[in-house]
Amino acid sequence: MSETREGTDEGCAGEPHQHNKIRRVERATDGTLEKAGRLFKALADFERLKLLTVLSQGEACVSELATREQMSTVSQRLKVLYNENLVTRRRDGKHIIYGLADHHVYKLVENALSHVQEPDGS
Amino acid sequence: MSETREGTDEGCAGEPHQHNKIRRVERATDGTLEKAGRLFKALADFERLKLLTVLSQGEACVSELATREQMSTVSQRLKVLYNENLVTRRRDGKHIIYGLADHHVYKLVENALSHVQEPDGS
DNA sequence: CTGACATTTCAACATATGACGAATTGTTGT
DNA sequence: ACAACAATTCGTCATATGTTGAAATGTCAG
Repeated sequence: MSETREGTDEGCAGEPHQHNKIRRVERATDGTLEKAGRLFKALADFERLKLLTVLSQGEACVSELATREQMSTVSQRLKVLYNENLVTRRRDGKHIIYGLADHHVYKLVENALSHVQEPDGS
Repeated sequence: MSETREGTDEGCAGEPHQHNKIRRVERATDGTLEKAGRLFKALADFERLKLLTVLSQGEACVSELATREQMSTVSQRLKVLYNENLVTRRRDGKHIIYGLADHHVYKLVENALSHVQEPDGS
């Protein structure tokens, strides 16, 4: 043992190296990370993702989505998205019309689609 | 009944309106959406998200992360991230050193954090 | 090869999540 | 107020996911 370190798991990388290509995420609080986790959880479903891509082409009401996408649980799925501020909601007569909330949502989905479409990454 | 429609759920919005502010997501195949769903699922966890933010500041090995973040299940969490190509892995002696995979990952996390930090959206 | 350490895998369990049909709320037209 | 339709909520169930400790794999030093 030429170098006696006190712990058993300190012989790794020591000070972490700095990437030169990847900027670091600004120090996020635990609360923020938890919210982000819930956001990703709302996005982590094929059907909900499909609803978002449909809504990115224009607003639609619940029954219209149910008919067009052959989906029986549209209301519950939209509720999940609404709770995370991913979609907006407004009433029009008997119908409730949903739409994408903002650009963040669009960007988020777009980024994810880019990532999975590039097999190797950049 | 002035207008007899054949269906019962066609009286909604008819042709969906076009947003002028939000570009539409390019027609994604079901397979792509499913992959994106798995990607979001891997991101949908506070601890995994935390590991990503830590890795965005530089590479680190498993035991280092376990010690610094007081996390006992680092290996399994990193495996989930690795399976979705969110992190890279390389061996260095006894240690295995992980790092962020690419810019997409950084952008994805950054976008999510922006979204949850703005209460009202754009 | 043997011992010590780093990491991963495995199996069992608790918990969270999604799906479905029935009941409920809200809106319009008469 | 009543009937008809749109959407949400509720209760139950099956399935998926995360957690834990122990066993297994891989690597280095002597």
